[in-house]
Amino acid sequence: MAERPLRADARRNRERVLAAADEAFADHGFGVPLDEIAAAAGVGPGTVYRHFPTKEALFEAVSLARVQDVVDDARARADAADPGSAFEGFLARLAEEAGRKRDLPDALAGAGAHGIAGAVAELHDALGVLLARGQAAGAVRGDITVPDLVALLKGLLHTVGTDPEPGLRQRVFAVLRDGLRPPVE
Amino acid sequence: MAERPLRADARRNRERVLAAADEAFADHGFGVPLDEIAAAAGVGPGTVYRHFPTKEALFEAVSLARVQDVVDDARARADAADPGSAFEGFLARLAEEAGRKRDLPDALAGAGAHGIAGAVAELHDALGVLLARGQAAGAVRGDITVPDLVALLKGLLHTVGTDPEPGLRQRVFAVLRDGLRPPVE
DNA sequence: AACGATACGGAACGACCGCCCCGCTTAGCA
DNA sequence: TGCTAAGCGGGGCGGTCGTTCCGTATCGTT
Repeated sequence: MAERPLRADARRNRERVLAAADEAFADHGFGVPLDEIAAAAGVGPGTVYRHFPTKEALFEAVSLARVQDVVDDARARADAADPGSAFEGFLARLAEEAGRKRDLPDALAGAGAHGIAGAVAELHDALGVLLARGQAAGAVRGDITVPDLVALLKGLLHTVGTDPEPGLRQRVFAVLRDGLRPPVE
Repeated sequence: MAERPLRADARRNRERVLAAADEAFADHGFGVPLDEIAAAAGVGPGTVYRHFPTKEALFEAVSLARVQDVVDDARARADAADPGSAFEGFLARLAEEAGRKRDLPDALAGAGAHGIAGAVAELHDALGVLLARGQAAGAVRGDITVPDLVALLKGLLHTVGTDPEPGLRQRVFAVLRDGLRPPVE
């Protein structure tokens, strides 16, 4: 399994494809035709398939970095002094990114199969500690599980990515944030 | 524009198609192939097109009733004694229906174009009074608009329709309900 | 019973899209 | 500078799905 180095042009094209895919997926979600990505990268569809066996593989390559970013952020906040604001800071960052990364919910949804599964599992773990610490500190309601949280995020990321109404994203995520706090009773 | 009455078999088939479409859309969302609906109705695709000019028109016919149901419910709760529980009762009912009507978010989303637009406008109106009364009574946070509410509902209906996890739907909607209450501050 | 209008079914068309193939180009090396 | 293998492009294949067309069956009426 000795990896021979890529030829210079191949390496360059691979990079271009990844960049074009990153932008196209972010703008339009998984639905973009692959030919469009190829055109944006200035290569033929055949070249895309030289580097990625399937459209999903390309999506995964992009999503992996995307999800990994979120995981890194979650981990970075994991041992903050105040678990409550760590958790809510994470939410706020996600809300902010929702506008630009329209494929994030798709990435989370495609977890069942293939290469991102690992990253999504990592995400679940990272979210798990963030959530558990928030709950232990009494800053997050106790009856929520990680799958619940992921479902909430998936759904809300999906809608706010669609709607251009000004301020809607902020308000929607404010509702989420407040709804995730312990109920007043 | 004199409407001549349909032939008996035509009328029967139209009914069957509508019933099959209702079930198919509810189960799988707008994505179901039209041929599948036709097969379920025991007719050929051509027959479907005799009654509905396009797949979207069929979807609209089904969605119209679906959305109208929600509108009726919202209106029925509009002049309840307690605006707060009227509002939350509406939410609860929607959460309950979310499992069975997988096409509801699609219906809400397709509002921009065509025949359901009117029904969706009615829904906005009905939601408007429900929301305004809840806010006036101090039972619902004041910084939320009808489009915000629709976005929240659309997103959450979408995810809870996908996930079979037990109890997830209830917890997700509990978060929504609590998040929509006025913040404690 | 027979006729004309109405409706039916499903084969077929065309658009779209993921994916493959193969003749040509180009990088890398001697 | 020439040779070889790596890489490229884009035409094309196959499958899916919405939609149309038309020969046939059926209804409703005379």
